[in-house]
Amino acid sequence: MPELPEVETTCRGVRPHLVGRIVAGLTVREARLRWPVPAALKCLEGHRIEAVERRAKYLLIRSQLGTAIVHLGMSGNLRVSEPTLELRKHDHVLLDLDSGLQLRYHDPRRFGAWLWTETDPYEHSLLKSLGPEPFGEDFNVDCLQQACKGRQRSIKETIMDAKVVVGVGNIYACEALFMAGIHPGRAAGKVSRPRLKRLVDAIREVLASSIEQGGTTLRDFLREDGSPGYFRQQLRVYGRSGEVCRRCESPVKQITLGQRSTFYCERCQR
DNA sequence: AAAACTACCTGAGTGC
DNA sequence: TGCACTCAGGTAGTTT
Repeated sequence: MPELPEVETTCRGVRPHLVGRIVAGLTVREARLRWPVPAALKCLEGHRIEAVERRAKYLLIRSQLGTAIVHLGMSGNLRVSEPTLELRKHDHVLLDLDSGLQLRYHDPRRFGAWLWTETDPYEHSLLKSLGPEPFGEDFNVDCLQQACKGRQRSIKETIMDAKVVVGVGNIYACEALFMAGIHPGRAAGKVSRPRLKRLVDAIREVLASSIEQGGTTLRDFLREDGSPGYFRQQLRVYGRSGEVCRRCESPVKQITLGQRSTFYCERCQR
């Protein structure tokens, strides 16, 4: 489910409920996530949440003692609810806040993660070798060209590589390549610099406008209050194989790249 | 070094 | 209705 816009939407949604609050209780109902949820996560209990931030698709819930590192995997979401509301089957982690509200982590496929660190989370092995944020100055045509230079692998797989740029998953990779007019299967090393520049701009534009719409809800993703994201109706190619391209009216094609479904317009994208 | 592939897991949808 | 099957938004880790 969640690519960067969904994680950012979640981050902005839960932050006002969390920052300044004391964690009154922490319950792990199912510890078998991508990695076993560490018992030390309990250390968050009794501490005040000082900040909630996003790095790549990770959420960082910071306290003075340490930081919970949260990943939503493929099917995870965070909701803020009244604790009296009935728990659902896949509500795996619960955070009781001194406001009386409860943060619930729901993740049917359990590809997500809850980890704990008492040192700088940016130095954690999962975070420290990540590439630049798409909205940061250090993601630009120079670094993208460097990552593409001499590479045979497709441009789509390249922009989905978190060492190149973080946060671009399958949906937005397809969308950004359509906006930039680049065929997803083209070898990264064979995309000209001006077109890479267009791609940098397209990645920023598609992510930003999805964040404005509250992300894309395909099946699982819901915001912290349970409402869906509305970007789905603006998808240009993703999930539209057989339907007509909104720009040129030729049919949208579907292929497989790196074992992922890939959608594109063969007329608009070269 | 880079590319290709595997593994983790549940649920929705499809075809018979 | 039920069964077997395919597919799904991520990504660390292993193999080629």
